[in-house]
Formats: sequence, structure tokens, C-alpha cells
Amino acid sequence: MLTKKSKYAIKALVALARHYETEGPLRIAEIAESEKIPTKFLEAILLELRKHGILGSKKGVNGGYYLLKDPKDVVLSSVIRITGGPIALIPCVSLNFYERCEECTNEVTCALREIALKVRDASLEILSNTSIWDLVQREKKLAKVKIKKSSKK
Amino acid sequence: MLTKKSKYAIKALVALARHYETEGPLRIAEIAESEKIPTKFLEAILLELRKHGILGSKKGVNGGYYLLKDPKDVVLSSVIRITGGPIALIPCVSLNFYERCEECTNEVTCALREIALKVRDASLEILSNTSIWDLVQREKKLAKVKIKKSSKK
DNA sequence: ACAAAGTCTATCAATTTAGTATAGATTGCA
DNA sequence: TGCAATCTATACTAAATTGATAGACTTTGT
Repeated sequence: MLTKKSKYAIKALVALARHYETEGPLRIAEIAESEKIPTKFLEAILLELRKHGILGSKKGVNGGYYLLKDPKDVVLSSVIRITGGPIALIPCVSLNFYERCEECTNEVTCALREIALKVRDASLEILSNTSIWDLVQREKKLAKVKIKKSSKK
Repeated sequence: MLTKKSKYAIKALVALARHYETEGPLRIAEIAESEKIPTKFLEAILLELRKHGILGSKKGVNGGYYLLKDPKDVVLSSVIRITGGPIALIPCVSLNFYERCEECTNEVTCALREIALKVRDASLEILSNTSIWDLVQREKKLAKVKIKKSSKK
């Protein structure tokens, strides 16, 4: 399950991506308001994303956050890993949060592990091939469909 | 992430499946010991599986739990749902634990939702096509591989 | 100098997960 | 019939994680 932190991070990045190349930085407070995220919580999240090289920031008047990377290069799996933790079902198949299974007497004979690996790979396949840019595009398309539908009434 | 409860449930079912059609019921205490699961915790888990029609039980001397269904028909996705909860990344795409997204002003335009759906479907594809029987078979194969390897030394 | 931002550290509250305790209900058998 | 084995049921506690807040500090532009 995605944590709120991860969800907030993704939403904030989408907001920042919509401004990419068009305007200056966005203030935390602005993002928090438009995306309905608790300001203080968002501060911590954005800071973390900055520490991981995804965002840049500027202090003082007209300051704020901005994307350092192209939205096309910011992929969901990284955002989830930075903010939420593991994608895998069990720690012993996690690439970034690996831990030996306590329960497994022998990791090799753990049949569940094989299945968990499959699930991880399938999830990762999707999450590492979807970027923030993709989400922005998807949003636009979905909005259009919605308008069409309502005008048909 | 799988909860311990789900993991324990799967391990217990695998243990029960190994006895399927060969012997009488297995006592909670036996399973708990062989699978290294806290007894009291396991009690609650097995009870839940019984209430969902997967296990049957017998009280008194020589009592215990036994599989009501064929291990081939007990699929990982059901076990996880019964014991651990949702498989989906976010509640608004969960088949069994659906909840409207608080954050999404409009569910339809939630781009994340589409991705979460994909991930859910991919995970479900694997988990609903893997049965307890499959795990038992996998275990056996893995054990053979291990023996071969060690005899090569 | 001062106001408008982000930064940092600490802490708290709510929720979920894991596990325990205790009393009760059935069953089989001596 | 009575007792021991075994599951059933309810309630509780402890630990971990997540979500959120507070307040002092730093940097920047005017």
C-alpha cells in the first residue's frame, strides 16, 4: 500500500511538472494549498526529494521549489522508494530494503520468495516505466474525456 | 508489503497441504512449532481461515485443523485478502477494500489511479494463479536442487 | 534591516500490527 | 460421568509505523 507520504510526493511533483519550463519556483504553501497537503508535512517531503537530487530550491522572496530533472526522467518507482520505502511484498526480495527472512530457515527453499520476486518484478516493470510526465499527460487526456462526456448531456 | 499474519497463514496452509489426504488433522500447537509461529497468534489466523471456508476443525483429542478445499484451489490472493487486507497500492483501486480517494477531487481524472490499477492487475494475475499446492511443489523442487548442489562439492 | 521564503530538529498523536491472557465450549475416551 | 485435550471467543497490551505539528534558525532580495 502506498503511504500518504508517497502519494503527496507524487502529487507535488505533478504540480511542479505542470510548471516545468514555464515559470519560476513554486512555494511550498502554494503546492500545499492546491494539492490539499498539510504544509508542514509537505515541507519534509520536498526536502527529502531535494536531498535525492530530484528538486532544487531557492530561499527568500520569490523562492520555492522546482524540478531539477526533466519530468520524463522522474519515475514513480524512485519517488516511492525515496518517500515510502519498499515496493516488494517481503523484505528478502526487496532490491533497496533487503533483509534476510527471519522465518525462512533456508532462503533458497522459500517457495513464497519466488512468487514475491515475480510480483515485485511485475510491479517494478510498471512503476519504473511511468514518469511524472506520463501522469501529467494522462491527467490532460482524462480531463478532455470528462469534458466531452459532460457536453454530450 | 505482506503482513506477518499473511505470511504465517500461507506457511500454515502449506504445512496442512503437505498432510492433505495422508493423515488426520494437525494440531495448532504442532503447526506453530514446526513453522515457528506464536501459538496464540496462529490460533486466531486458523480460525479466520476456517470462517472463510478454507479450513475445517475438530475439537478434543486427536482434533486439529485440516484443509476443506483442495490445495490446488486455495490461491494466494484469497489468503492474503482474508488475512492481510488489500493487494492494491491505493484503496480506490482495491477490489475488496474499496474506498473513495480523499485526495482525488475527481476519481476519473486521477492519473495515479490508472497506474495503480495496472499494478494491481499485474500482481493479482500472479497471486491468483499461484496455489498452496504450487508452493508445496516448488518447495520440493528447490529442496532437490539444494541436495544436488551440496553433493557436487 | 526586515520580511519572505526554505531548513532543521524534536516531538506528539493516531493507527496498525503483533502478540498475550483468560475463560469458555466441544469432543472422545476411560 | 468426568476429565483431559483441543479448538473458540473476547478482551487487552505492547511495539512499530505513519501522519502531522511546533518552533527556532538560515538564507535571500529589496
